[in-house]
Amino acid sequence: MAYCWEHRLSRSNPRVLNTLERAGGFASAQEIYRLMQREGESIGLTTVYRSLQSLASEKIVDILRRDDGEAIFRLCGGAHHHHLVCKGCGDTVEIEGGEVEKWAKVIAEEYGFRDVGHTAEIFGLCEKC
Amino acid sequence: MAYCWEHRLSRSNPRVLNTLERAGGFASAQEIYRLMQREGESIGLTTVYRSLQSLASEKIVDILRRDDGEAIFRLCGGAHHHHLVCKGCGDTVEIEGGEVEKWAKVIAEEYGFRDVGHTAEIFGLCEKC
DNA sequence: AGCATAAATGAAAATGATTTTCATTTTCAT
DNA sequence: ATGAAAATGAAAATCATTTTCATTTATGCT
Ligand SMILES: [Zn+2]
Ligand SMILES: [Zn+2]
Ligand SMILES: [Zn+2]
Ligand SMILES: [Zn+2]
Repeated sequence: MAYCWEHRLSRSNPRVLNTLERAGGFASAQEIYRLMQREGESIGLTTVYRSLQSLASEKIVDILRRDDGEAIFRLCGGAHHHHLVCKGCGDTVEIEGGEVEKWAKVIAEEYGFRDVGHTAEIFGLCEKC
Repeated sequence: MAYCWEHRLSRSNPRVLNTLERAGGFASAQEIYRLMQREGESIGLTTVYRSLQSLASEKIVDILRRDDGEAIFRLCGGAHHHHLVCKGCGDTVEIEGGEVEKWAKVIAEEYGFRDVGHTAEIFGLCEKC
């Protein structure tokens, strides 16, 4: 019987995934790479990129984009949340989506969209700034 | 009396804006540049980028991202609105923020933020894709 | 008109993320 | 142990975007 090459697990995927978890479930490829380097893990940047692609195609992580276009990878299944960011000092608060969740769902349905996701962020100046 | 340097209109902004319109109101900086070149307009790529930045800061165009991270600029109406974007074909629908507007305001207040703005986008696959 | 100043422009270089190449190593059924 | 197929990673290639910097252009003033 033929061996199923497709489903062999890579050695790096779990390590990359684990690092992404420790990073708070939200990081760019470069950040994950630097983090692993700092902690003495031996891995190449190329492999980090490939692992993340692979994890994304398996729907284990989501791909979002920073404002500057850099890809950030988010662990799926982790609690979905949004951010309140200070334009001055960069301080970030994780917040609940609340009515945003419903809003996105209803609108998407209304227009017949499927496989739907959303982003929502609030930005302003915090009390200190 | 001092002349107001700030409000002098640039010579290229209108040309870039016009090209974006002719391109269907949806194009990347590189595409706009190539289009202008092809039509014999004399302009530098740098200036195209700068004009688009300027138009974006004046809220005349929106900045979205292709899946590969490339920035695409989209002509938009004056009123504040959000977008429902198809990941497949790029089709975009302008939508109302609805409860998002309240949500952003309430949360920002709750955390003492001022000078507040927000972004919210829904993405998925349209019926055709 | 002629000068001074500040903004606009664009070519070329720099940046930085992501992808591609390719030679080497690892995995694992037989 | 063998060999096919996948995984790895260093270095090079890509490619959008930004930065630099020297030049040009647009005004205001005299
Ligand atoms: Zn702050
Ligand atoms: Zn949400
Ligand atoms: Zn579509
Ligand atoms: Zn809104």
